[in-house]
Amino acid sequence: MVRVDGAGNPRAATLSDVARLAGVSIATASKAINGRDEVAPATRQRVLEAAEQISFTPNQLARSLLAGRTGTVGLLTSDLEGRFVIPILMGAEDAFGAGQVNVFLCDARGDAIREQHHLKALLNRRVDGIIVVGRQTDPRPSLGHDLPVPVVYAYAPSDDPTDVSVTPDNVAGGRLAIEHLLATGRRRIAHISGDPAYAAAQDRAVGVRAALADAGLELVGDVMFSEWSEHWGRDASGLLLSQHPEVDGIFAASDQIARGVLDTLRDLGRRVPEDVAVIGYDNWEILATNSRPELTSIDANLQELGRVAAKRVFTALDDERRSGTESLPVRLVIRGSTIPRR
Amino acid sequence: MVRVDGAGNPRAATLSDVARLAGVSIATASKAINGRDEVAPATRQRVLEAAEQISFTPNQLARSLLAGRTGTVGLLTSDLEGRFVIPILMGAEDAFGAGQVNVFLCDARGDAIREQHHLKALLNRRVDGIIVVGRQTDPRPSLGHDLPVPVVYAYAPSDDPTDVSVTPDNVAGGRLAIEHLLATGRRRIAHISGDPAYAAAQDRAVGVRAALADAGLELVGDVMFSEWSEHWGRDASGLLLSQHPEVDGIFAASDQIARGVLDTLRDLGRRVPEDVAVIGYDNWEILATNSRPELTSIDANLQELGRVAAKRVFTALDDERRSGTESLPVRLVIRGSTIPRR
DNA sequence: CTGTTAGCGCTTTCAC
DNA sequence: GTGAAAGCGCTAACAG
Repeated sequence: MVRVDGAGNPRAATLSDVARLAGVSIATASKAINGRDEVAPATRQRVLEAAEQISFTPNQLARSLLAGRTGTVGLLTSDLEGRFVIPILMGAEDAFGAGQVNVFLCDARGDAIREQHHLKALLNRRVDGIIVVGRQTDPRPSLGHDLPVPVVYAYAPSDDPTDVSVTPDNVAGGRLAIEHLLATGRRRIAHISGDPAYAAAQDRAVGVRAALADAGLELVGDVMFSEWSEHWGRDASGLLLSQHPEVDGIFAASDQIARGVLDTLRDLGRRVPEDVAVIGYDNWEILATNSRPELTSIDANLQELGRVAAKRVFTALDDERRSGTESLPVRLVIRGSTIPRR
Repeated sequence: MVRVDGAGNPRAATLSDVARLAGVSIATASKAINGRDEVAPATRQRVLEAAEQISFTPNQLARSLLAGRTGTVGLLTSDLEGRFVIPILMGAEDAFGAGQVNVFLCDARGDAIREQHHLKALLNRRVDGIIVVGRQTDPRPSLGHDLPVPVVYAYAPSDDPTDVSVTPDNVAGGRLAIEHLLATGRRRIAHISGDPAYAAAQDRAVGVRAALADAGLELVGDVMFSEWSEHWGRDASGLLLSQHPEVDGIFAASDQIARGVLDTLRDLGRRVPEDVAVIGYDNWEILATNSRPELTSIDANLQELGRVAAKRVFTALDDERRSGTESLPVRLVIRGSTIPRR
């Protein structure tokens, strides 16, 4: 039953409504509803029935005001169009335990002013912590240290090493990709990457060179940098194969690039994976599972990243030593572009 | 400057801190900060300086408790992996005016229990309204009418016609796609769709048939239903061309399907758009702008949908006649797959 | 076991 | 102009 105020608008039932209906004091009603054991069973029963009857829901605002904690967290992002923030958000929801914590999602749209604006709004609402999610793995400006709540930077680390940041380990990702190609018997490996201005591109290349060096091998040609697009993947692989027709493995630094590579290989009549193995990066399912053949890829474990970021929000203050950038492991997802299907 | 409580934890400054520092009463400090004009200029100045000095930020919880409104809205979705909720969220943020309203994003993951759980949490937090975002355009179960806040269903309408729902007009979308193919001179048009269990698939097919009938034409073959994937797009178009080699226009009911269609046409040596024009649906940029040629597509204007949903949240109660499902217009985005590039 | 009281931080009368 | 007091809805101490 919905109660109505003087103007006829629906008004949520309050604890005092419940108390009156049950014929007890507000305090007793509170105890009964919160399951404290200092209440007579019969009384509790009456209170709960009264609450049920008028659909009482405790006002979380009042509770938060009293408790000094709200059970809310702000997620401040510039990647709302992007695909990174979503798995991170899901991981964070998981870690907080559904229902215990709710997440305010704010999109700054890459605008520092808007970011400040949102930050202020979040602080006004007394969020218990803030997760800042960037759209690249390049370091981003810190929000500073004079904030009254813990801040954790996810995906894009803070440029201030005394902040707490979690980011995927791109060096390990590059290494992992190469090691997989080596494991499938490839020895003449090329690397087609994206925009060289991205830390992700540079870091993956570092991992690539390290893994090849460990195997006593060298990259076929130079790392090919340009942009994160299918177009570039097509063009780059065309160029690559004309210059180095002997190549038998290609590591593309994104699934988009890899899709372009697959297209060109197909056009040129190279069989994948028999003649050339191809591995992508990001494990973007929509791209990876629809290609011919399906695409092996490196997955950055973003949901896990979100989970860790959420945990750090609540442990950051306890454990100052945690500060700095934590690189989280990535994983290999093998599909048909590196291993023949049976 | 961050204040510290007894235990040494940072404590947010309160209005009474400001008042004490400025040497005025709490009431006066409140008025000064809120720009009421019943305060002497000199006093206001002093209060503002004091507030600045201790980084005072008004506790929105306390304000909300008093005002009875929180300036928050809940976005309840089952589409967090999906791509529909993001533009809708952005549109909603726009409509609410950045900073005025903050959005709680809750992902029910397709689980009714979890949805109830989140719903309850949102109500406890006294959100001013709720937007429910589904992942298909099929009607979904209503949350019911005994809720103390307005609810608007976006993308997936409610199955209860007395609820307020906004959804993209798929019939118009199907019609628009065909009309564009006709406008480019195509007369032998086929339609490759997705899972026939989806309202989206059926509605688009209705628009297709209507548009063709208006032109005195018939579809080439039947509507081909199966699933929303590139694989199906490849397979279906192979089949289509073997049975109806005369086809000169293909409307694919999703961009994924369209990508598959383009692949097969390329394999078979058909030129796009010269021999066959292809149009997709959803205008999913990552797919549409990276294909060869780039893909003409129907855009469901989801950001606008979000904007309208947000508006309805605040007008729904005023205007009961608004209830029912509102179909929002879609738009055509022309690229190289239907019109030759110059 | 139950009720009274005192706030959480803020806004809003209403005297002065 | 300014301040004292009441109260938003709730919880926690403390009496009874």
